[in-house]
Amino acid sequence: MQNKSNTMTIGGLAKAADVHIETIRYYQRRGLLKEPDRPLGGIRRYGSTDIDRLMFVKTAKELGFSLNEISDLLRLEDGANCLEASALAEHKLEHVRKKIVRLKRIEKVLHEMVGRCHAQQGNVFCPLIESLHEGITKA
Amino acid sequence: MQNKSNTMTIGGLAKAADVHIETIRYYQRRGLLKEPDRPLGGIRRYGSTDIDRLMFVKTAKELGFSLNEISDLLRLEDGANCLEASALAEHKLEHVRKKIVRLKRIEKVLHEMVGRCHAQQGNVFCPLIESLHEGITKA
DNA sequence: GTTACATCCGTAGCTGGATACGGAGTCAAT
DNA sequence: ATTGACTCCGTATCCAGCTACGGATGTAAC
Repeated sequence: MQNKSNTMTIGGLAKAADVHIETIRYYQRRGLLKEPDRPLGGIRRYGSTDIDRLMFVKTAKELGFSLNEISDLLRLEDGANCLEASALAEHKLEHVRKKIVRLKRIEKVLHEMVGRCHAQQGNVFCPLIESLHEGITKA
Repeated sequence: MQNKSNTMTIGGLAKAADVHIETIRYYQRRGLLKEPDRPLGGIRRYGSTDIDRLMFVKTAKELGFSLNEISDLLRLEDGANCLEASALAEHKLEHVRKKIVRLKRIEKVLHEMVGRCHAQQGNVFCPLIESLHEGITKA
């Protein structure tokens, strides 16, 4: 069931993904990462798929997903029921698209700000908030 | 200095932006929102620019920015020094662009998942994690 | 001018997410 | 077979970001 090249210990995994060891244990407790069974009271070994999964959690978190939402996303990845997964995926997809739209709006304004500041001196009115506000009311 | 049509009380502002009153007070304490001076020990009034600003905080938070980062963004908006602002804006811009790239990757995979689930029955391998992994290592 | 309700403000408490701690067990190298 | 570094696991603590509480004050309606 598992890649035979599970060679790392938890410390190596932590280093590979650049997270704290205790964070890995915490994610395991939350069910975000599954802990490989340990050979006769021995020490657990991890492989590259574990790095991927861990990195995914890390990244998604930075994108503003809660651990519960990430858990949802991971359940999709894990197969589960295809119909259920599809519904969930559509829901998350919408969620993600909204985020992209709003980020793009911020991007645009930041870009303009940089441009204007480079172009001229003195204080310029930088409508960061208004721009986002449009986004909110229209979306 | 302020729009004369500051007509709302804090409760109205809270309702308008759909946040908890205490959250507004908290943001004021953190310096994210400025509290209008209150007329001779009276009650503060808020206007539409306050709603905008508050909505901005709310939205940015959902996009994964910390309150400190949001504070940075708001200082940009507030004018400050143009050169300093420009540097900060460029930095944030890069940050935002990375987020967009990663979200788009998630979007793509979710989209594919939905499509595949609609197209066929049974469990399909849905490479959500791998796709994001590429993104991380290449970005 | 009293009732009903909101604001104000300081402080305490809560939740999610992560870290720290410490004693017992494991393992590899010498 | 002992040392040194690491793992395991349960529990405790920490931090950000709120949310609740409560008593004093303000205010609009009757």
